[in-house]
Amino acid sequence: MSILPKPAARTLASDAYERIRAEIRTGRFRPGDRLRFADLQALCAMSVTPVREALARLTAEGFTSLDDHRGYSVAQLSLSELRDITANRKLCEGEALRLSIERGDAQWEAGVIAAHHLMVRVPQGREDMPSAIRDDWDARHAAFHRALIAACGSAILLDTCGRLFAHADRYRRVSVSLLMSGRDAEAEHRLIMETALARDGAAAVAALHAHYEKTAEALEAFFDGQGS
Amino acid sequence: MSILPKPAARTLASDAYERIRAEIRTGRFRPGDRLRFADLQALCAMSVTPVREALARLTAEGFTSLDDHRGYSVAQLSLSELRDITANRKLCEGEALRLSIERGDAQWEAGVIAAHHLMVRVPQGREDMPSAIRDDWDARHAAFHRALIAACGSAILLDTCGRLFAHADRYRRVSVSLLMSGRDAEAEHRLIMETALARDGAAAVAALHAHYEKTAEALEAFFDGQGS
DNA sequence: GAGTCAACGATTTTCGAAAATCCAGACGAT
DNA sequence: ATCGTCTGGATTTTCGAAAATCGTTGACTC
Repeated sequence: MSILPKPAARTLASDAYERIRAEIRTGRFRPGDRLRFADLQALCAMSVTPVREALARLTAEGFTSLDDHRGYSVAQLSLSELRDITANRKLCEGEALRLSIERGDAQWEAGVIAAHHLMVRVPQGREDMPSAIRDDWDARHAAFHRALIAACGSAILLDTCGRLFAHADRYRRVSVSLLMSGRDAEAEHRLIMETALARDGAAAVAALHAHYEKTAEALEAFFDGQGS
Repeated sequence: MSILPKPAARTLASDAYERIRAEIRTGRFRPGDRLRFADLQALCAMSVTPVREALARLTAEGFTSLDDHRGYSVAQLSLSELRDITANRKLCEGEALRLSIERGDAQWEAGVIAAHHLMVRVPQGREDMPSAIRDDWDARHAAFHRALIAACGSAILLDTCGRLFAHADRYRRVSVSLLMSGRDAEAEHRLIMETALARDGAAAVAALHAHYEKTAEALEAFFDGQGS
């Protein structure tokens, strides 16, 4: 049984949204690439209208950008934006985790433990693995981080965190193997979980911050090497 | 032909976006109202395609909501969401203000003073005033709050704050006069500005938090009276 | 040779109608 | 009387082509 519950896109527009978003996430559409309607229509096998709606949504979320009458293109990645995202994640997810620890009940604890278990049962994705495996781990990784902050009680904060996570995800994707080499991501995740379940807010937030900092540092090194 | 004072609206879609957004802001479209394409086409004098794109953007920003095949409607207002927005504003704008105070230069100081001056030169909007006057004060009020955090150095944080401000704005609109009666908003604004310019981060953030709390309290009282 | 401008090609943006979908009410069966 | 099915009308969603716009090429002038 698959983790992906097949959300069954109810309209072509949402189908196109998920499809194009996936192409950007996986790097098939590269940062800066122009997105021509003709190509996207061919890819999604539909007319221009739903494609346009999908691009409008993607742009509102920052995955693509729009110049009037010059069309859409994939949003650029930059070192400065990576730093910006990291700082905002520390602020928002840190606060959300603190609130979750303060307000979470046994149900929340169970959710965190379950999500962590599902994540560690699957090997961490590497670049040489089939993308389906990598996608699977990514989905479980995202679910774990979501479970941590699920009890914060603020729908808006959860939305903000989700947005930031999705953007950070794009950066993480550019080099999975480099990112995780020489690190013990499992230990970092376990430390976050254990301090959270122990209701030690300060320690949990500190662990979360350290986790993000290490991720950002690895990516910065990669970016420097690339010269982009 | 000379260029009219309307440099914006480079496409019909963005024109529709601003128009519908304004109708929601001013309360002409009420929370929960269904937004039929036929009506919006008549209002904006254009076809369905740009209207659809406008609604897609508005939905991504939370002003409208979409049920597949059941159309768009104006997002509801609720006491719990108001509390949620207030909490998030305290978190995000508080941090942005702290960063601005830390990093802002003389240019930032000048911007704050200028925006404050422009705001106090115009009388606070009341319900019996023509809406053009109210809109004017609202715009200057928004500009003042933006100027305060302009030097925070984080584009993403500024975006988040702008989103939150726009939502809070909808709540403030439901009762301008009640909101400001018995309060001294001018004094609150001045205190924020003075502590910020004095580079007293803690005091400025505290003043900002108090400002938001008072706004939220006044609105809560209004909501209770309405029973909604 | 450099600069200006007009027409062209490529692409986005918009239109109006057709297709798909949902809601409400009527009808019949249990 | 209640439940479930079916149809009519209203509304969204999608299509394919037309209109508008931008960047570029090439000719033409200075």
